[in-house]
Amino acid sequence: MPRTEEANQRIREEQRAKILDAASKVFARKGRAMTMSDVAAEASISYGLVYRYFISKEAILNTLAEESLRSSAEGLQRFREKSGTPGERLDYLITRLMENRRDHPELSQLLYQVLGDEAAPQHLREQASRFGQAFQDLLWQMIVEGQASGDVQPADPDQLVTAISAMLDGLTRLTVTNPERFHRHFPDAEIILGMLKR
Amino acid sequence: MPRTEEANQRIREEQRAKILDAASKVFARKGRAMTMSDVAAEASISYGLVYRYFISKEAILNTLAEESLRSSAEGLQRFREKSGTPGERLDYLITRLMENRRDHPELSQLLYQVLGDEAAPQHLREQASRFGQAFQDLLWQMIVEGQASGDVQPADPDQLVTAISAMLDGLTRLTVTNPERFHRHFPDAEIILGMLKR
Amino acid sequence: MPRTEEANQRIREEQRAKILDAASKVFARKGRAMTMSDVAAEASISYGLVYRYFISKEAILNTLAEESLRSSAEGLQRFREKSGTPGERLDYLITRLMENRRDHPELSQLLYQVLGDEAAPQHLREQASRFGQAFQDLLWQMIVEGQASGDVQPADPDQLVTAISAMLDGLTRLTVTNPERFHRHFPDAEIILGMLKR
Amino acid sequence: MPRTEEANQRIREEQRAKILDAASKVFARKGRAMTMSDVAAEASISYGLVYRYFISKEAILNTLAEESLRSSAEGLQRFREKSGTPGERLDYLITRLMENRRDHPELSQLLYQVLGDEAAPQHLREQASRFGQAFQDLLWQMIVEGQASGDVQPADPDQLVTAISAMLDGLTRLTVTNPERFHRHFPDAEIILGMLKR
DNA sequence: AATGAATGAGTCTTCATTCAT
DNA sequence: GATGAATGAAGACTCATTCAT
Repeated sequence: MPRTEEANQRIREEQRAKILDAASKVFARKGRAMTMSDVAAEASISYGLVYRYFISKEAILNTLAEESLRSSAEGLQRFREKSGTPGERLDYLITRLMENRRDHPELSQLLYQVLGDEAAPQHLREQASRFGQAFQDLLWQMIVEGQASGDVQPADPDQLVTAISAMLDGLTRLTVTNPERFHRHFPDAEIILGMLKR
Repeated sequence: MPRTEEANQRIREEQRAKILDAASKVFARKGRAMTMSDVAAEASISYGLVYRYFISKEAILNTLAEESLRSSAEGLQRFREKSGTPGERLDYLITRLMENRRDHPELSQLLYQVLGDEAAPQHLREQASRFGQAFQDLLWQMIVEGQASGDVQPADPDQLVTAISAMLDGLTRLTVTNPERFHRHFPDAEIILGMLKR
Repeated sequence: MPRTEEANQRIREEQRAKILDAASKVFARKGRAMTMSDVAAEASISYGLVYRYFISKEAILNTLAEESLRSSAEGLQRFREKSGTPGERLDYLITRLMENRRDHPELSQLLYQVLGDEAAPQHLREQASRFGQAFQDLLWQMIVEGQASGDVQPADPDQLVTAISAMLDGLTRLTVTNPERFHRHFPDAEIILGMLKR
Repeated sequence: MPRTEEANQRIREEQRAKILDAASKVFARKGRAMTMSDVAAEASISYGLVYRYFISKEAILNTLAEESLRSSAEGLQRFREKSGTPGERLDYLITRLMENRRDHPELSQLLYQVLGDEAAPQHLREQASRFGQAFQDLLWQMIVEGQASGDVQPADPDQLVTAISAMLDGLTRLTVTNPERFHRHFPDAEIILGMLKR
């Protein structure tokens, strides 16, 4: 007797998730040197099966990157809906981002890698570029408002944006480079905010 | 009639430098996906010639990484010999590092990549790890001294070290990810120092 | 539905054997100039598949050499267990060796080639050297005993050993050089024995 | 002032001989794995100079093979002119060949290698084949005459020819495989003749 | 849906050969 | 005549992808 349609459906979803999960782990470890064998082994499924769920290696990485982008974009959206003084809102933004980095470093990492790769698909690069721009615009706006209200020190807002973006990026990479330090001495949001506040 | 020995010597040095230069450019662009063809093309020489100067692709990357490490270690050494108050010395250290990152981003980048790669040669990873430790120890010491003298805010020194290291790393990556922003809005040392100072 | 485990097992064994067989044929023809393409073509399989069964070209040659060595060593062992007068035992030894050379010339040939190669793996060279020594020791002992019993002519036993070893080697090479003569005029054991007997 | 014509001529001849000598040595050591660098280094001349004297690597090997063939053919010719009983002439032939093998093993070796190589130039293979045939014909004739006169044992002459040819070949290979034994226990012509005589 | 054997294009590396000096 | 830098074709090996079962 064949499986019911729903059972099949459920299996498909579980397998798909398992593959994505495995891929993000392997990728965090090996970067672009990740092979499809690695993924299959990590997901404890057969070699060829991966191709029933994803058309190519690129497709897996793209899916992960998209997921990362989507969740980041959602975060940004949620933030836009938040209210408060510039100082409070910056607090909230930085805190959330730091948490995010701490809890899902692979996805952020993957995003950086895919984008740092000339061969990444155009639509991803554009999407990421748009998201990065949106994030930096928002941050910029917060900072300018904060400077107006006196919450933020009067330095060049563009440079402040660069510095904070760079730090977030750098913290992500620490996962791979030095997980020990990453976990034991992860900086409080207060410290990043110290750069902004007067 | 054969070339003079000096002529050959000069050619060899020029070509070697040309290859290293080409490799660091390509590597910054493509990371581990760099091929020997890429290098040869970038250096405008033939495929096989690269192998008269470097025994393997690994050898090129190692040479670049070693160069980067050596110059960083020298910088650290020069710094140790500087005198001044903790605040002045931190100023100097951060300023130098920022300049370094701005002027030779590929080398720093390469170093990060090589180290993020499980397959990198052991001696390099160890050397780099030692250097990273030395840098962080030095920074930590500066911060603690600065806190004693009141120049630095009284946050957890380890976290401050993490934050600053991460930012330097992040700024390096910006070269590749977003050279536009990197050059137009590179943060003044003042901004990074804002995170430390009270 | 996947193949059964046994089916896979069988396929793997057959393919492996097919590759070894192909390799020994190609090697006999081309020596070290054998390419992996040659092997794949001779085995009627794709280029890459060879590497699912053997890690490298060296691995194939080593496997063949080991096989050859093992079967030779077994032959020697079987001989040791034989009884009879020195004359009878020499008869048996030479006859067996000649048959062996006639029936599996590629393997013997391969062994000689691998050993004549400076780059052959150490363990093989040692094993082969040990085997060669064992064979020559045995032959030497037979000859000395035969001389004592009057079955063998009273020449220098070491030289007799050299002569017989050389002839066996030479007959092996004839397979390649001149298979026609090899098959039509292969010498009876009597003829080799004529060199020993008085 | 330019060199005289004769001086140039002499230099050319010396260099050419030096290269051939070097090549035969390297080839004996490395077989087909011999590189042009090896040859140049062994001859203590520059890399490119080899090509002023020989158009290609093949050309060097062919020259050596031809030389070997020519000197062997000459030996055969000298032998044809010798007179004596069948037994005496066989004695002479075998003795000469053994001496030849002992004194110039590289050339014989090279010949075997070149011929055992499918890719060897046609004219060489034919020439060698013709020479081999001539040698075997001569040997065959000696043996048949010797059998008529009672000097040689009444075995199949073709098989006797095979056995003797194989041994000469095998002795040549011993140079490479086991030079120690080759020099210490090289068989006297008497021993080979023992195979023929009754 | 699942398995793993099979394929072949792409990359590193070597080396015979050419060429500028 | 001599040198060694430069070229590129050929071969080993890897791995994404396909396919028979």
